[in-house]
Amino acid sequence: MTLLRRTEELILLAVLQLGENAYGVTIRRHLMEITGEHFSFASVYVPLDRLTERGYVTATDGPPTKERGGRRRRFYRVTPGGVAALAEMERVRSALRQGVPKLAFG
Amino acid sequence: MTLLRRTEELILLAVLQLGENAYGVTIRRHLMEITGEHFSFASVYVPLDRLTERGYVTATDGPPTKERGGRRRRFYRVTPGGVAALAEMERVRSALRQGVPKLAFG
DNA sequence: GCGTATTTCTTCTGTTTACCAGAAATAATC
DNA sequence: GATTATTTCTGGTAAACAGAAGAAATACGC
Repeated sequence: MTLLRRTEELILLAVLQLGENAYGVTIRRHLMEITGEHFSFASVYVPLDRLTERGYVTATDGPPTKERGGRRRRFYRVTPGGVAALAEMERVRSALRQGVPKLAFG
Repeated sequence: MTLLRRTEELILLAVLQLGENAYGVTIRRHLMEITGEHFSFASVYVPLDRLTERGYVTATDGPPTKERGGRRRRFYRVTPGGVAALAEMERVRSALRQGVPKLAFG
């Protein structure tokens, strides 16, 4: 199991937090709001495809919405494999903090 | 301040943990031991250069060691800027976990 | 109610940057 | 000169970035 990249990890976290409302546009907006940085469309959709291929998320197309312009949305959910990948990243960071005074991190 | 990439963050943490003994070879070995994954030389030295340019670490050449083959080592230390960058990553992840049941992370 | 404008969401194209693998170079001791 | 520890280099693959284009739905004018 190869380590998650930064963007992959942030996307997984965003999908968890957005719950029922996790699709490309909301994921991207959420990441921009929380990080304060710009994310291009490709920087979200491409990692989402990769996460889907690896089985870290599942993608299901929803029905068209009632709103104007309400095109289908592709909703994402984190799988147990995705959760495990997040946990592995936590384990690594935790191991790298062992014995380092907390002050050193800010 | 642009977000740290995965490798940059892991390297900063490794440098903190290694303390006085943080140079290319030990950083690389440490990361491989803790992650269980392979890191090429370039995957360590290139990010180290980048972190140096950005002022997240300082690099100082040590004296030759007494051992056979004891070439100079380039020692690294994390700067306050580097600590702040680590803290920013923590803030982002923490914000993305707000309201998500801990169980969901593994 | 037909055609067209508008809106939402996703996909695509081209470019830049990061990462990867390992050989080669460097600089020290024996 | 042989050997060893460390760093640098070379070439290739993959990820991230920026934003335009495309697709699929509703709304509006007449």
